[in-house]
Amino acid sequence: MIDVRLLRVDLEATKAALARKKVSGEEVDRAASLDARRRQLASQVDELRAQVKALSRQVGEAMRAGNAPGARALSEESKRAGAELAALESQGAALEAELRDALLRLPNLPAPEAPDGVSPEDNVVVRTVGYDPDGYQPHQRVPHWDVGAELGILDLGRGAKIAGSMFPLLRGQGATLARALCQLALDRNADAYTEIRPPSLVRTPVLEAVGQLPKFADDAYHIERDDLWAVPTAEVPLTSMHAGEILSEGDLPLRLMAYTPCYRREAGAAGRDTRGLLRVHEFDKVEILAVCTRAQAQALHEEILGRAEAVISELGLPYRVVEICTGDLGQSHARSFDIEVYAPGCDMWLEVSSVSWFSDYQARRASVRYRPAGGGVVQLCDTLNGSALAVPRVWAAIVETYRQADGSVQVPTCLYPYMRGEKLIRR
RNA sequence: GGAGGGAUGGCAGAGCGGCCGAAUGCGAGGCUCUUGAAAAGCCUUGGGAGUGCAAGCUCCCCGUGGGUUCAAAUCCCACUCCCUCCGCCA
Repeated sequence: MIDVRLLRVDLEATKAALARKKVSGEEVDRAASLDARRRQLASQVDELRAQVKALSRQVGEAMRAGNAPGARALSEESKRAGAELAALESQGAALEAELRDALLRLPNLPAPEAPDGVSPEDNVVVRTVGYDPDGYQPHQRVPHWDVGAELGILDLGRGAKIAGSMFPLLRGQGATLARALCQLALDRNADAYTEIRPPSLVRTPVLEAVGQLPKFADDAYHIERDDLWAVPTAEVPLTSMHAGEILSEGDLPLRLMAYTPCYRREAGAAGRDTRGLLRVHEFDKVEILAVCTRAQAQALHEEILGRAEAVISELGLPYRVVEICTGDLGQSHARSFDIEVYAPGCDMWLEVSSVSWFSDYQARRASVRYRPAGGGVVQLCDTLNGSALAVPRVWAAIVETYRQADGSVQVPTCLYPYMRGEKLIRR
């Protein structure tokens, strides 16, 4: 969430910044006025409480002095003040809750550098690497759902039988390929990132911390009986790993990575780009993440983007880097770059990674802070993350790109060790 | 799942319902002494909200949420987590 103080000190500027993300001025005003009312009430409550405390202290003193009637009188007075206090307090609590909810729903401020825009069409292609529109043979122009069915490595029908549509089932070398990709991504980042295997079911506050709740509850799977949520990405547990902690500046940046399954209901996306592996409810992903100071954030953003690109390059897939415009930026994002690989079979650019800087938006929600090395007040951390590798779409692009005239698929060299040395996927 | 025990500041660990945001020890920081270091001594050392130019003042936080009371770290209830034992089980 954003700093409430922005609503007091810099309301107009904040409105202007949020307007770039298509937030109405009224919504911001509403939060600002809730905040003003809350503070006004809080100072009344403080004052009353101070009075009750003072009276209580006097009751104790009177009793010790053996002045029972005096104590009784003071106690009566305090009781009256206490009743008044309770009433004000419950009003205050209600306001507080309302404000918190309003604040939780306000998105992060976009970075000034983020390009203006209202929809995905306004996103900016920063660079395109290795793409040659004329460099493809007809045998590469087969979509992965056909390639997968043909080779018996992707069985959408059986996946659907077990769990419903958009729950793919990989088989044989297809399953091995998926695992190989995770392995590769983990190994390529192990030089700097600590591998974590977090729980993939989490509590409500954990999902709230990343900005997923309360606004986007419909997109996540919820296990009612235990009140747990299935993570949509490893970002969720990793961001909350240090929730409520005060880290030492010397320990920053924290570099973490994790493989997890990811679960998404894709509630709003019915019917859009849902063929094959383009959009699925469950998939595997390796996420890399950093917790750092504001000063370190920019460099880490580039680092994570570079690492995500490196894995795609090593797989030999053409890709482009797209900077997300303000109107398309996610709730929690301040600035974000997508990596899209080119899939020749379906002739589409597929988003395979989103590398984002969250400024202190998530850290404030999760309360992840650090103590500056030179002393001084505790500061909020910044968080950043990106997919090192999201399996299904990369899997799709590989199967399409490396399909040969005879229908078999060549395994990219870097995956040999993870494919038990096999160089070819065939029937 | 059942039975017990526990949760207090960076850590360890006290805490009679009022004088407890909290003893004490360790750790950390500063200073004195010293050529330097060690030792010793002195001092400092949690987070948050509000208000104020500031000094300051007020309030909240002793796992979380409720309750009792004039007054709760202290009493009661619920929940969460940790530990021990039993059961079950990959």
